[in-house]
Amino acid sequence: MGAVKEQDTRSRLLNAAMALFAERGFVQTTMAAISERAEANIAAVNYHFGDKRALYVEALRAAFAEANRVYPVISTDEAMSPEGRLRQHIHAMISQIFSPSAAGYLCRMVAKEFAEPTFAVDMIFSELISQNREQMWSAVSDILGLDVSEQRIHLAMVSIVAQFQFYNFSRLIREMGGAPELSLPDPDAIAEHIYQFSLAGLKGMLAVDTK
Amino acid sequence: MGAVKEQDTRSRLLNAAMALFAERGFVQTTMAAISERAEANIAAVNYHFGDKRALYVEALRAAFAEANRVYPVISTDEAMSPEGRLRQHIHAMISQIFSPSAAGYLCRMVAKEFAEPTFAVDMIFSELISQNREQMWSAVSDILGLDVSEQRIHLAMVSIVAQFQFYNFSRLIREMGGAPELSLPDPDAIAEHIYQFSLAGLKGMLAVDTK
DNA sequence: AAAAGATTCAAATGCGCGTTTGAATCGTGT
DNA sequence: ACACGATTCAAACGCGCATTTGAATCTTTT
Repeated sequence: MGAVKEQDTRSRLLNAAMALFAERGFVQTTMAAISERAEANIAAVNYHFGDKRALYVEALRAAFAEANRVYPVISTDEAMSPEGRLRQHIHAMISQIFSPSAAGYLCRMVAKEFAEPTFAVDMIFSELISQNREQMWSAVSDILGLDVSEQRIHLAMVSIVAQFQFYNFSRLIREMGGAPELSLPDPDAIAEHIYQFSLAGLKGMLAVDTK
Repeated sequence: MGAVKEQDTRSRLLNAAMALFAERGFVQTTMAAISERAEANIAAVNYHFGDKRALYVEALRAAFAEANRVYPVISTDEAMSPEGRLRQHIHAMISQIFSPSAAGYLCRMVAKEFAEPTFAVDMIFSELISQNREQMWSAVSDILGLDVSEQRIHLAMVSIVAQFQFYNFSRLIREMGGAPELSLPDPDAIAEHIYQFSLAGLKGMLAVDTK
């Protein structure tokens, strides 16, 4: 009997589901794999959660809670400069993305959703990561100032978000050595690079007249 | 009898497979859907290609050929400045990514492979997109100059590639209105923004002493 | 026109999946 | 000790999938 069995069946199922959904996505994860990892019977998921989809939604919520518990992206400091808030946001997201623990599960599930959206995609954007977007928008638009159109703020946001999300999207390729890459610096150094690169990019947008 | 039937069965299957693999990925695309779209019998794929995997490989190669025929990324102009080569590369990739025709199929298949790599991932990186990488590396390292370490060149490349690939990865979310976005500018304007943002980011890397 | 080969076709095969079922077992209050 | 609801379990069900089969139908060669 594995050391796993110190929680009740429902918790074990939820943990197993989080790990497997993060690793293989919704479609490719089988109920059999989940219940096996949780050392539970195949029918346990339906008994405790109803069906596979309901379990997936619960796993998403649990992964979101865990990620924001360990590496919170929501800044509480009102007085911080927009540059500081941007930097903090980038560091938190990179920490989540590179976390090997449960704090990284949400990012991996979201990456799967980008490639093959499921029924849960609306819930994810409206309920889970809309706050992130608002927070980032405020930092970027404060840096760019009032003279910049919303569309250009949006372009800038994409340019920044894209940089850390690329490390999220490319994790599987990286782990299998598909692209012959150099060894990466540690996550903090990556985050700091992204911050510096982005800040220079934003300043560059101000220098150009075409607003 | 549909207007599709002007090519032979093998070509019709290949076209249908490209479109469907690009739209739904390898696993979620069924042989039945392919043969139905090609107006062919369900057994035709096995007869003409052997099995589903072999068809997928052929579809990848055909999509690569089509993308590079319509929007070539491989620069032929030796005398062009590194900035010009970078700009041209970004514009070509954005054109491919936003192409609604067959020229955009490869990008979509690659996006799926990032999220859920198949058996074909090695072939894709070694055979198809390694040239892109080399070309981009040369442009970026020429801009950054000799004093910059390979690791920092790599970080810079990721920061640039990530920006246009994000539009690739986020296509499905965008098309379903999952994220409440403003309407995007046209592809050329997006590409130009990415180029300007990236150039400023690269210059910013040179200004900092921490090499 | 006949023979030989290439191609198409409807049906069947085998497998993996999510879900259901009904009995067995456990935990708890009386 | 008993009863009763909560939980676990092995087995089965129904469905969709990739692949195979063997006959039917075209196409080419002689």
